[in-house]
Amino acid sequence: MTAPDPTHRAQREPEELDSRKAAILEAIVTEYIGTAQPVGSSHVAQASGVAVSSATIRSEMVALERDGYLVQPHTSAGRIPTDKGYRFFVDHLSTPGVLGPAQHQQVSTFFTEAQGGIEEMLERTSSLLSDLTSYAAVVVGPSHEQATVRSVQVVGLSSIRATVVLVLSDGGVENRAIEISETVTSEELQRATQMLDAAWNGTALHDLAAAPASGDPSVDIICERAAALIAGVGRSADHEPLFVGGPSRLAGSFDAIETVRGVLSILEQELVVVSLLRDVLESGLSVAIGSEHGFEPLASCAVVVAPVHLEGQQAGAVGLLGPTRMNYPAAMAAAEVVGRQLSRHLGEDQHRSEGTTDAG
Amino acid sequence: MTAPDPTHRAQREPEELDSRKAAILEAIVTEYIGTAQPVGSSHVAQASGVAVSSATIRSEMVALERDGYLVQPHTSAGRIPTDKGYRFFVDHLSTPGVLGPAQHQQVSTFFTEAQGGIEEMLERTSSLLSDLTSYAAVVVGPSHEQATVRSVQVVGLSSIRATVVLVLSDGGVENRAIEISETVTSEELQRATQMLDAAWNGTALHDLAAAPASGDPSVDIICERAAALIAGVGRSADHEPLFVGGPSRLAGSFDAIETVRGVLSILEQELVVVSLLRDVLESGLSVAIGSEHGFEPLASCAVVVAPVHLEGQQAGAVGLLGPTRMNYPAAMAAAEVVGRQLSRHLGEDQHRSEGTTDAG
DNA sequence: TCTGGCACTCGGTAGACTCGACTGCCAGAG
DNA sequence: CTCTGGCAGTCGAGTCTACCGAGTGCCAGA
Repeated sequence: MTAPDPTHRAQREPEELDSRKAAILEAIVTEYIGTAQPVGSSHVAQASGVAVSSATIRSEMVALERDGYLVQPHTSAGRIPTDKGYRFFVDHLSTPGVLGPAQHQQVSTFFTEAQGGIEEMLERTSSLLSDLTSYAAVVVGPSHEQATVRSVQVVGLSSIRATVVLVLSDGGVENRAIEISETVTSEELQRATQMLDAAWNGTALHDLAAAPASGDPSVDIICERAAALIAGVGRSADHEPLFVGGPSRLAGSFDAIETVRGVLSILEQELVVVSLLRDVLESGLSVAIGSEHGFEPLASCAVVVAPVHLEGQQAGAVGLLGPTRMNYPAAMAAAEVVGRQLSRHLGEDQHRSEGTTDAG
Repeated sequence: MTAPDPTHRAQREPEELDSRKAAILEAIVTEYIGTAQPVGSSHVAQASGVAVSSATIRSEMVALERDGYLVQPHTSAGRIPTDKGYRFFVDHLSTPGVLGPAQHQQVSTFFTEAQGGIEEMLERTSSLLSDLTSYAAVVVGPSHEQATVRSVQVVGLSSIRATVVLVLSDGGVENRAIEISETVTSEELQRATQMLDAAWNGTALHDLAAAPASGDPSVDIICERAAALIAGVGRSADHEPLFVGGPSRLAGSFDAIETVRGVLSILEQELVVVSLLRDVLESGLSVAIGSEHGFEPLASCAVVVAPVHLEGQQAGAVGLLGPTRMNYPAAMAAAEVVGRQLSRHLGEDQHRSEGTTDAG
């Protein structure tokens, strides 16, 4: 959509194909995405785009195969695209995808009606993205890496239990349950709250110092307990919030059950997924096809990513995970729109961009 | 001829099987759970337990099939247990499962080292349970249905954004982001906090009244915004926290990919899973096999459930989801131990039970 | 340079056949 | 009356063969 910035472009200079080869490749990719069957020369001849005979197409296909854009599963079969073929398709050919009006409406409704805590929001965004595309979706929220503490509060639950709540500058909320062996009064809790707030407010999560000492042992023990647990928050600060939407769609994307199992188990490993998305984004791509991301277990998958910006900085990502023969235009359009809307939603006070309408 | 006892009491009443039939059934179930292959009479004869010829076992198997404990996939195949067969196995035969020492250690370590917020805790418990058993696990945390508000706080994030944090009596924390069109001062936020806290502290979530009015319009608008969003918390109070661990294990449990897909998509529907677990527990069972739970899409699954207690009341559940030919003893042992330990962990101040060691 | 034609390849399907793991039944022994 | 060994019968699974057809590579001619 009018996207003037070609962020999804392969780094290495793509060898240009003459326009007929390109058209043939496009027809093959499109057909194969739709049918999952190797496509033969006569299908391409019938399909729109090129008006030459199947024999001519065959010879072009030989060339495309020699150059690595296509492969033949076996001698007497049609061709299927390689990762390189998909890459060329994505970079040069696909007419930019658009969301259907119903989908566009769905996204708008979602974000106007959205409410709730940030986690719930991200969770439901992942479902939205999955529903839009019928692929599995992932949403990575802003990490608390750079967040500072805005508020500390110790709330008593029972005579010997309490909860420490940290509100962070990015809107995140972290809480930990602590236990105190001796009974504490609400005054002591309040005093501990003040102590901790004074000590920590404005501090980055990483830099949370040890517990402050007041002199009152009852207060100090609360602070101490709180500090001990909250230290874990700092460590888990790079544990970014990850939400997976519609994993069941994976079962429809692959026919080998082992593949499904493998991909599902990847999705269970937060760290792997998060760094995968980061790597893809950092390499300037919005699509990683097959083995491009260098992560072997996902070699039969493609990943479509769009960044989430917060206050001008990249603060997360939305992604789609599907088979390499996924519908790239649709997936890219959906990811881009949802990523942009999510950015806007998370940081409403951010300066408006030049703001064309989404995905025309 | 083979029916010696014509006591056709209530069908519910488990018709006792004579001990030889029971032993045969047990052997068949055990074998089938291990191999997933229909088991024939000669296998049973070789297996321990009964010392009779295969011919005798055959005739017993005919009786067991007539009574609905077994079925034959086809004429020239061995038998596989029916749901009823599994049920009898679970109720009468299986020796109570035990966790291996390594697993027991794993559980202990997990709960002694556990820390973090309640949600994170539940999440990781679901992974633990899945790791222990190699089945998909679900953990339902305490709902906020009966929780009351212990603390309300409005924390400013930027000049026009703030977060409302509710701490609940059960240790849960809810937060919502609000926006205020006009700039507000920290004094106003503080005042709003006081107003809301005064109005809501001690109130059950359901009963959160409208926003209190102070007279200061800047404060009131904050309260109003907060109240509007927090109303959603009350509605979502029955939206209990659900965590699914190890969904990828499902792919190994079934061979039909369509089954995997179906079960996975069930797991994405929180409400369905939660009420399924609740129903099973309410009917006094710890295992629901096949169609026993009356939920058609999971007809090929078995569900093993153990309750989580908090302050003497049931406050959640842990569960395992696998094929009907799952390893019931192991699954039940794991669910029970984890459920009990989780109960203990969540409510440490609860009066100690008579306290034998876990699952001998 | 493109096209139609032709021989060739090879996966997938269908039918025939065998193999073997079962069963049910029965007559005879304990 | 119960149990057992034996035996005929059933039927899924695997193998082999033949065949079909989609699709290719190649070539001569326009």
